Amino acid sequence: MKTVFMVAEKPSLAQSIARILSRGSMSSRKGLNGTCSVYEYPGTFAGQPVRFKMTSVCGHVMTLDFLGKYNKWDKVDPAELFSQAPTEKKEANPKLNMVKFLQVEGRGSDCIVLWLDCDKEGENICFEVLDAVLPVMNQAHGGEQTVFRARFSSITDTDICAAMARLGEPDHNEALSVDARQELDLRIGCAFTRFQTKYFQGKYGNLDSSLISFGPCQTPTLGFCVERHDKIQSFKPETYWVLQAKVDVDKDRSLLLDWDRVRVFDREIAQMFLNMTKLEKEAQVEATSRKEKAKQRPLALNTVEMLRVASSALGMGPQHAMQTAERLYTQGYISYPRTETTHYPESFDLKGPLRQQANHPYWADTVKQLLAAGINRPRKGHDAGDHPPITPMKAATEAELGGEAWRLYEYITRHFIATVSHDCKYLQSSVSFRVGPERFTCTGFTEIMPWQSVPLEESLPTCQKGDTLAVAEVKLLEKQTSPPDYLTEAELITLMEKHGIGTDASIPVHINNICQRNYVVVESGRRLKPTNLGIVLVHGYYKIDAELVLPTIRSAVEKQLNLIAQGRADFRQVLGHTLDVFKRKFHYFVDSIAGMDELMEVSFSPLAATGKPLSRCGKCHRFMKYIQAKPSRLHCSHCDETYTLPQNGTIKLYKELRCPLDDFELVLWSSGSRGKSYPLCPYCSNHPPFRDMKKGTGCNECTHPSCQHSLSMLGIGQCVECESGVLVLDPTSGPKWRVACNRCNVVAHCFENAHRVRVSAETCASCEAALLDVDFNKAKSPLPGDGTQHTGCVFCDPVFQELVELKHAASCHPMHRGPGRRQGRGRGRGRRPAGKPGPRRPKDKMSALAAYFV
DNA sequence: GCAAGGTC
Repeated sequence: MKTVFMVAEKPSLAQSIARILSRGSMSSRKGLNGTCSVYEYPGTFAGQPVRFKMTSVCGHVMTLDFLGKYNKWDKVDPAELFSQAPTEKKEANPKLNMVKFLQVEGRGSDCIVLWLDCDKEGENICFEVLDAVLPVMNQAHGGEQTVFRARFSSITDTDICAAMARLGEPDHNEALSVDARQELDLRIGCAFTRFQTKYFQGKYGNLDSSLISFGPCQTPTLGFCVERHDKIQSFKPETYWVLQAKVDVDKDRSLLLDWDRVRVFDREIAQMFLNMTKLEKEAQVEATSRKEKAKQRPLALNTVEMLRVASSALGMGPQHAMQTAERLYTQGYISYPRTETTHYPESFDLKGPLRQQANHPYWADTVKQLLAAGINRPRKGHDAGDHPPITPMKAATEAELGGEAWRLYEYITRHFIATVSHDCKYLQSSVSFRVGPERFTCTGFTEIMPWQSVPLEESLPTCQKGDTLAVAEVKLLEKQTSPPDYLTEAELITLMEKHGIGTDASIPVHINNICQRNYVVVESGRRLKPTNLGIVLVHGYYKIDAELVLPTIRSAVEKQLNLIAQGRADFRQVLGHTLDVFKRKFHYFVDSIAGMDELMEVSFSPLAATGKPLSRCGKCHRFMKYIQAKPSRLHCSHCDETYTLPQNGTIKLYKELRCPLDDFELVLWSSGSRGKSYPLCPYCSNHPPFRDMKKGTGCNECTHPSCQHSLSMLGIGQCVECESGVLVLDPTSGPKWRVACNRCNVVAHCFENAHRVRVSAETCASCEAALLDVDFNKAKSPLPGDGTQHTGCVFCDPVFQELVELKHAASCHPMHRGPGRRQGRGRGRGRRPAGKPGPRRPKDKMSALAAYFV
């Protein structure tokens, strides 16, 4: 029997589609990556009985990147990234092993049906899947079609079955347009980001951002925030005047009237109006009106609207809201949360989800009433053909979801109930008055359907045309126009959506990016206030090449890409041309960078003027300055050299000890008082002295054979948790001595009351770990009798075993696993796990010295 | 250490 292999874009869709096509009778099992499932069922295809095998990928299978050596920032001129630097497709998520998975499942199938989302990205993923699967499929005989594309506009029985009935072919042009987009974004984004980052970080010491990134989406996003900032800055308040009349309704109630002219900006004219009215004793009712108005029920909920409300009403950032929504989805509380669609398909069962809510403590009454009286069909919205609007799928309580998730769920559910409710109708009544020659109005609302709420104002007096009310007071109010406030996240989302910047799934990422890069900060009310850095960057782009920050940068490129998708332009030509344009922009930007520098200088200090003297340079023996702002580093202004330091920790001078290789004073990096710490040579860390040392490492990874701070001298044995790490004695941790892994986060506490701990040259006979030589305090020695000195293996010695506490690794260490599992991995000092040969470690002193002089 | 786009 032939096999038809089918692939969807995500696990949830594979399941839904398989369930629909097999009418619920399919077998299911997990795939080898543990994330994607495989569904199998018998059926007919092209008139033949076949076996269907449905599974999915997880979004893109591949991602575009530069070849390895072009990822070395100091070795490649960013200008080369526009054309010379070759790119390659890498697996997007190596952990998922997607190519292997597709090949295992697709091997030997006769046909493939591609059920990827029906947008350009989906079309591109079609070809990623084909690249993996075609080579392992059975060869077609006689040139029959074996590759099919299913096109569906919603995940409903009718639509999926219709798509299956009229399969087409994947669209190569659409896929190519995405290839072009990927390459443009990569080359342009990385070139500008690397140049800016290196240039400004090499000049200023207090930018406080570890990366000065640029991107066709994130930069215009920042642009919107700075544009609003500029409006606020250039705002000049204007004085205006308002005439306010107060009339008496009865003896203890009066009413404020709104002036029909609203306000005037000329003081004398305002005064004139006051003069004309202030002596009037009566206000005549000129007209009354009552109009029925309606506040429409909301459109069904899509992602961006959910993010807007989450930010503005719930105070939840888009990134966080999205994560929360995803959790609600995977737990079955809501439908798929990434959708552009605001329209329910005709066949969508609205009553089912509503019935789920019929006993909810908060809204049971409303829901029951709706179910009894009949629901109102939701308004006609936009159908993007992706997923139905976000809908609550089962009832939940606050206790079961917990704070944040509950608030989002509550909103989604209330929104859903509203979409199938009736519009909110109310009466607007207004009374127009005349005071002298001037007209005033008073407006109020009356509810018609009390269960729906519109803020009600004080009820109006009942009066009719010709009535008069006594004027209590007419006065002039002097007011000032006020500047706009900073952009709210919700407003920013709207702007991005309007200009086509980002997608429903990526909008939160771009906003998060500009926060993380310290271009904007989130203020109260979730308003985004640009930082000095953000402002200077945007102003700099404006000065040099405004197109770099204008929102049109994205849409202009996308227009070109659409030509590829439509088959009206050649992929190579569009790519080449657009890259050429941006390459020119890049060179112009580099040549004009002085223009941005002028702005930078106003807000930021040069490297040489930043930081505090900390440790001495090994070359000139002058003090280098420690720059704490991100990225933290040491700068020697005499040699004009910068040495980057490990981030996310504190740096102190290490007893003025020096590195024997370069004479630089060592510093001590520490992650916190009870955490990890290790000494580090600023020079070695940036220019590793040995072949097997990586950049950015400390003395705990240094293979110097005799330096007292090195791995060779302080290493004890292989890490109990990670593959490649070695446990190293922390020489500064006394009196609460610790050993820590030089790769992962394992920290083991030992010997609370020892005044000296040394790593012995001898090793343990049974596990090869280095022995520790410990001098305990006389008064608090845990040793039997009066003994204060003991040498032994931390893993095997019965005395030490009692004293060593292996933090978050206790159950992993062979010692604690019980018998029979100790073979295979020696724990000797610096020993590598079998099958994973690292750089070979020197065995004896002579070979160690040989390594030393490479 | 970069981009933006999928999705987990």
